[in-house]
Amino acid sequence: MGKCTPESLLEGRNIKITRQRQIVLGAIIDTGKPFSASDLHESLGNEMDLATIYRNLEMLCGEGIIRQVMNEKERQYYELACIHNPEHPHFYCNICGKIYCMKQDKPMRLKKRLPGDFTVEQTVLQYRGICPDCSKE
Amino acid sequence: MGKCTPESLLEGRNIKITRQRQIVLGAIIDTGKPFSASDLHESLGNEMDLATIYRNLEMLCGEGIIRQVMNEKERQYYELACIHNPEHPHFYCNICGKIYCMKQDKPMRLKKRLPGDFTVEQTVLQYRGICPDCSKE
DNA sequence: GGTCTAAATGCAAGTTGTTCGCAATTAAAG
DNA sequence: CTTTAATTGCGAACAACTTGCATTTAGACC
Ligand SMILES: [Mn+2]
Ligand SMILES: [Mn+2]
Ligand SMILES: [Zn+2]
Ligand SMILES: [Zn+2]
Repeated sequence: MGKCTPESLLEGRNIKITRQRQIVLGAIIDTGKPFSASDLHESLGNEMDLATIYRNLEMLCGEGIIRQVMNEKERQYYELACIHNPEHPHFYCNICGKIYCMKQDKPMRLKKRLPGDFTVEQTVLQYRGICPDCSKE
Repeated sequence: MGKCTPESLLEGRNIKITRQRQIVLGAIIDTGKPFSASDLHESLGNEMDLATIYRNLEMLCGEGIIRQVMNEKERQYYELACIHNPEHPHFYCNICGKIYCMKQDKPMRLKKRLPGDFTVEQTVLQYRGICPDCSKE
């Protein structure tokens, strides 16, 4: 919620500040949009090991610094947790696959939430939680 | 929208009615719930080739007989198109991973859409369509 | 600054869900 | 009954991750 530098996001957490963590977090902060592991990998010139990127993404999720963005099949997307509230809608482009964060979670006209020129073709709504079968342990 | 037998779903479509298609469609009709390729494979005793199942699922999607159900990572789920309207919410159990179809797409209290004993922990909303970058070809 | 150690990294190999190439089989048209 | 294009089964290939392990390194302690 604070300044958003790699160091500020990691401080006070008992996590080693390695060179690759600074680079990965720097890239995440720079993009500002939902990203995948391979987006990161490419944006860093394909130099860092993918396993290192995956391990750091997992760690950052565990710390609540980033969160997973729901995406049908394909690859997993993530977003920086401090820039949006936990449950907001996303716009997914059926052509280029880019994912856009949308404002507002409360009932409101779609047009007001999406700047013009977005054409909505499908809406996906999914609730996640615990089903009756699993409630009775 | 009609009776829902393997033959009725395939008729008038210029598609060969093979033994495995009848078996696959039969199983899909029987389950009535969202299913994955491996759900089908197992429910058929692991006898049919998985590639055949995948190829038929792809064909059935193309024909609009089944449709993909959004699911975060893991495997792809599908549902029979004729039993629900195209855009309805789903409930995903965080423990067993089962996916439940929910009634209603219109604003309405969650409690009325989910029979009791479902605990909602997260809500995912995703719009899919064409973004501004892709609108200008 | 130098030493030490647990944690992190890079590399290679493994896993999982899905797709593809190809020869053998089969639905269904004639 | 023929014929043939579509479909199937099988194995190999793929893509996105994940894991094991030897090497490196951050940073705690001197
Ligand atoms: Mn977002
Ligand atoms: Mn459904
Ligand atoms: Zn686009
Ligand atoms: Zn459950």
